[in-house]
Order: sequence, then C-alpha cells, then structure tokens
Amino acid sequence: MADVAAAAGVSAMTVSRALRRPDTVSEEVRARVEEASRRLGFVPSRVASALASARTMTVAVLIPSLTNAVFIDLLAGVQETLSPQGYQPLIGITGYGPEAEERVLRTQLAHDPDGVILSGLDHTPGTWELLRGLTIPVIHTMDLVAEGGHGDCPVQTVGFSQFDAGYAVGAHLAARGRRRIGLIAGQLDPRTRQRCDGWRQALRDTGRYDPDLELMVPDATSVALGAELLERVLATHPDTDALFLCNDDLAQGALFRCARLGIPVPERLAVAGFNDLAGAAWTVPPLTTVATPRRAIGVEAARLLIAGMADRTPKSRENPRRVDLGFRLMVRETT
Amino acid sequence: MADVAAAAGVSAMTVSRALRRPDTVSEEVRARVEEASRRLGFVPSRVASALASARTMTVAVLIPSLTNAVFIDLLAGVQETLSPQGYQPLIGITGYGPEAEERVLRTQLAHDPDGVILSGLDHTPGTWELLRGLTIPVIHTMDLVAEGGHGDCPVQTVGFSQFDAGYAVGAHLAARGRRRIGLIAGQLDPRTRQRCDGWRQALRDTGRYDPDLELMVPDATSVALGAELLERVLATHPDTDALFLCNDDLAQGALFRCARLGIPVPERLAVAGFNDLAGAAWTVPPLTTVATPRRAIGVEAARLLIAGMADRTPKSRENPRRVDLGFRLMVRETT
DNA sequence: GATGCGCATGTTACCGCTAACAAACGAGGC
DNA sequence: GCCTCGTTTGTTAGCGGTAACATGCGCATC
Repeated sequence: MADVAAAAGVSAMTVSRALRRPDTVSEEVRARVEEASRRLGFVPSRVASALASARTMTVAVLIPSLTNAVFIDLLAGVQETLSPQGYQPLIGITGYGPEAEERVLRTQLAHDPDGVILSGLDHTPGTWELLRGLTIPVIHTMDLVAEGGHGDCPVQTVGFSQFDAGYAVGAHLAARGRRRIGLIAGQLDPRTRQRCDGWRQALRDTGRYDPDLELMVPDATSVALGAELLERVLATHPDTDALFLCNDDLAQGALFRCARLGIPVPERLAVAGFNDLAGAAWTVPPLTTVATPRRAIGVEAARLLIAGMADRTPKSRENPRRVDLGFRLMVRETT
Repeated sequence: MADVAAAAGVSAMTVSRALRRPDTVSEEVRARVEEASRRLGFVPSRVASALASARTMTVAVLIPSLTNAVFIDLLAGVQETLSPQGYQPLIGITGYGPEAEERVLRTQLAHDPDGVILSGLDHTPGTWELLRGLTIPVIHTMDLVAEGGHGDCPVQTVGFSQFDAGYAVGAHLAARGRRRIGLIAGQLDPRTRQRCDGWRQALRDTGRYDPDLELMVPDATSVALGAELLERVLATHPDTDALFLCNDDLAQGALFRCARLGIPVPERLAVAGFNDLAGAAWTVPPLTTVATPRRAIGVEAARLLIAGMADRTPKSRENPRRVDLGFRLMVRETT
C-alpha cells in the first residue's frame, strides 16, 4: 500500500480511502490511486484490514453434513447472498452432534466472524452460553423458535414448521382414505423427530394412529436404507396401505423396492417422501412429497445477517425475528 | 493475551508459546498458562496470528457449483482432510466460467490463503499468470495435466483421465455388440468434452462412429434434461440401440422416460451413465456407469497441499506431481 | 572457580491496514 | 476581510499476535 501511495503521490491512508470508499476522495486522486493500484497489481490484505477494523467480512456457517442435499441447498443460498456483498462464508461441519457443533463453533469463532448461521436449535448448554456472549448477529435456520422465544435468550430463526409439515403429510394420507399408515424415519435429529410428531398428531386426529407402524432408525438416510426398511415394514405389517418416509432418498429406495417386488404404487401402497429433492418429480410414479424452502432459508438468513452486521449497534438481537418460510405439499402420483 | 499473561505471571510471548508449541515451555508454566487461559475464556485471534506469522491457516477451494454432487464430494474430501489439521477451507464458486474463476480467485487471494485447490485446468491466461506469481502451493483437481506438463508452468494435478473413462464406456457398449451407439451430453465443460472425445475414439476404433448420433447441449445436466434429450434422440434416430449419457442425472432421466415409453432397457436400448452418483445402483434396472474417485481426489489434493504448506521452502512446485486416482466401470443391468 | 552451552523466558519491533483526530484549504456568510 | 464550516488529505497510534534476537540461569566440563 505504501508503494501505491508513493506511486500515486498520496499517503497510505488516502489509498485506503480511495479503494474502499471512493466517494470520500477527490475524483482526481481516486483515478491516480486506481491507476497506480492496478499497475502495481496491489491486492489489499484482508487480514490486515480485519485486524485494524475489527471486521473480518467472514461468516461462520455451521451445517451437519456436506453429503445431505438439504444443507447444501441452504449453503448455496447463503453463499450466493453473502458473496456479492463481499462476505466470505466459513463452513463448519458438525456431523449432527451438538457436542461437535460446539467444538466447531469455538474454532470458527477464533476466526472472528462478523456473523454466525447455525442449523437447528439443538445446541449444548455450552453453545448457548457461547452465543449469549457474542456481540455479533446469530441466526438459527431450518427450524422455528417457539413463539415465546428460547428461554431468556433472544433468538432469530429462519425456517418452517417441521411439525406442521409432518402433520400435512399425515393428514393428506388420511384424506386419501388410507387406514394403515406407517412411518419410516432415519437420521433422527430433532427436526426429523418434529416431522414425526406432526405426522403422529395428524393420525391421532383422524383416529388412525398405531405405534406399531412406526419404524425409526438412527442411521443416515439413503436410497439403500429406504429399500431395506420398506421390506421390513411389509414383512411385519403386510396390511400397511400408506407410508410416510421422512426423507426423499428413503422414499425413492422404497419405490424401487416396490417396483422390484411388484407392489403397485399407489393402488396397494401409497408413498410420501419429504424435502422434494432433485428427481422426486421423476420417479415412477412421480413421488408425493413436501417441498421445503431450503435455498430460500439460506438466502433470507444471509440477508438478515447482512442487515445485522451493517448496523454495528446490535440492537437487532433485542427484537428477535421468527421468519416462517412455509412449505408446500407436492401431491403427485404415489398417493 | 496480555490478561492471560498477567494471570499466569509470565510474558505474552510465553503465553503464545505455551498454547502453540507446548513442548517449548516448562511443564509448570504450560500448566499455569493453560489454567489461566481456560479460566479467562481466552480464544487467540487467528486474524492477528495470521498477520504476524504470515500464515492464515486457510485454503482457497474453487469449484464450479454447489449444486453438482461431483464437486460437493470433492469439497467433502478436502474439508475432512484439512479440518483436523486446523486449516479452514474458503469456498469459492466459479459457475463453470474461467473468467468468473479468475475473479473469484482474485478475491480469495485477498484473504492470503496458504494454499489453493482448483477444479480442472481450464483457466484464463490471467489466472495462469496469477498462479505463476504465487509462492503458495496450488493443486488442480478432477483432471490430469499432460505428461509433459502445462507449457512452461509446473502444475500439480490430482484426478483421473476423463478421456480414458469415456473410452471405457464406448468400448464397453461396443463389446456388448451394440452398433448404433449414441451420445448425450450437457454442461459442456472441458472435462465433459474429454469424456466425449474418449467415447468417440472407442467407437472409431471399433468402426461404429457416427457423428449424427451425438447430441450435445450446453445446459446444466438434470434428470428432466435427460428425459427430454432421450426422446429427441429416439425421434430423430429410432435405430439407436445404446446410449452414453455424460452424467448420471441425465441417465436417470432417460431411464424414467424409457419406463414411461415402454422401451425395454437394456433389451432394446442399452444405457450408460457417468459418475456413479447416489442412487445409480438403485434405478430400475440398476444403471451401468463409471465410478469416479471424487472424494478421494479431494482427500489427496488436501494431503499434498498440507505437505506443500508445511515446508515453507516451496520446492514442491519444482517437481510437479500427477496423481492418477483412476476410475471404475460399474457394469450393472442397463447394459 | 571460570568457561561454555542449552534451555526457558523476556524484549523489541514489526505484520499491513484503518479509526480517530489534526491540518490545510477553499467557499460562503456577515 | 474575517470567521465558520465542509471537504479533502495527512498523521498518529494502534489492532493482537509472532519472529528474531537478547537475556538469565543451571549445569557439565576442565
């Protein structure tokens, strides 16, 4: 920067100003600085800038996994919103564990991010304490805080009601006249559980709930797992006439296995998935599922964060917002 | 840090040493410093550390897209390898454009990463010049540099031969006795083109090449596109008896459309995909495809980078390595 | 007991930039 | 013509660590 300053015949401070806030210097100086800067190939060091200004222009983004399309979409939304504003996302992978999340958050905080985006609300007490101590905005995604807020801690959430979405599926299957409606779930994180709770409530409300028809396993969801679990359900409860699978990959696996076993869908068995992942509209028959606004959640979370990071008086933490982006039941041919 | 130093009754420098290289201080001081550090909740600022030591512990990772599973797997491999070593990946999205790549690279370099991982070898002259000027290790992935190296510029690559992989598919379809073998490709980046070149060569070598049976479109690949293009090929060339689709999502779309049109696979039409994406083994019938070592490429690239970043005398740039991780033809039932 | 060496710790001077304040200057008001 | 004010530029003093060198000390050696 000193070299550029010398070349442009100004002070280093003026170079800094000319590049960051061109409107604060005279037109003539701005041009000289830009020319010199370009000619010398000057790239301002963000590290030094961060140290001096106490703004790193980075945002910690913690997600459970890189192999789950749901969180990739979230990340994509965050990335495409932050990037044009000059913010760099720092991704951290928590592997679905609150303890690991706390560890990852601690290492991310060492980078002094200007904001934090988390997945879910299922954090350790240590994480909550850590968050309470922060002076930067924090947004929780993919879930909604209860209307009353989270204990004494003001919390900003962007997401949708997992419970309501699960309820919608249960209600839909019941409305189709199915009586023996089963549930298959994997990856039992709190959000999955809430979906299941919603589904359960819908069946209770329509007088169809039978706990025997629930099959919940902790394993990560996959097409293979869906195929296997379908077979297990039909083996123990051959009278099942509808099935809610808590993620589309499970549902796809189930459909493939049905095709192989010669079970007609939806005539003999109705199938519903969740998330409307790529390809759900293209299975045979096309899969009924719930479209979740994952990318939009990422975009909105990033927007709120940018707003919160802009005004350095973090009053936004005082009036927590609860942004419900909803969901859509996509009724296709499997139900 | 000054507070911790005071609390432990030592100088700031000793605190720094005690936390970074515990073996360089006495056992007693180390314990005192750790206790004080924990008690005060001290988190060393990586920003300041980076400025003082000229090591940011970050790595720029440039990939074309977050919505293509291929690069997510690459990223996952990189992330899981860098993270335990204390390195933080900085992701940059280039959108498949060399110009955008150059822009993104420039902004990433402002963060002073200790290393760079790029996708492919298709860079602008500006990018090559930028890379030549760097004193940090750079690794190109998903492709292999020619044996002779890239011009005068020593280049490290980790990947596999896209050409050979395409050739393997062509040869396989020919070996199955197919005579009218078509090609469907989207997302025409250089790697896709190389696959097509390989396929073409295989057909030439077996006397089957017919340029009319090639359908190449620039659009991003998707299940929907695969379905659409399949129909187009069969409309213009109904005698096609085998098809190579340059990505599994295209192939899945084609399979779905075949199912709907009542075209028996593989009897009437053999279908081969590429990449062995999740679900390829679970289509009906299971899809023949090429398994590519995407995650392994990420892991290996990160390993090489870590090695290169460790010895600060960057001699590793002098003897560029060409790590070929190969591929595997997964013969399933669609051929 | 003087000498030299290695280890543990301290001191100094930055790393490259920016916040905050100071100064210089021209324009407009009285 | 003097004063005030706003605009533009410069000066100073860090931001929070770490490299490099300096110092002090205990111990083996002769």
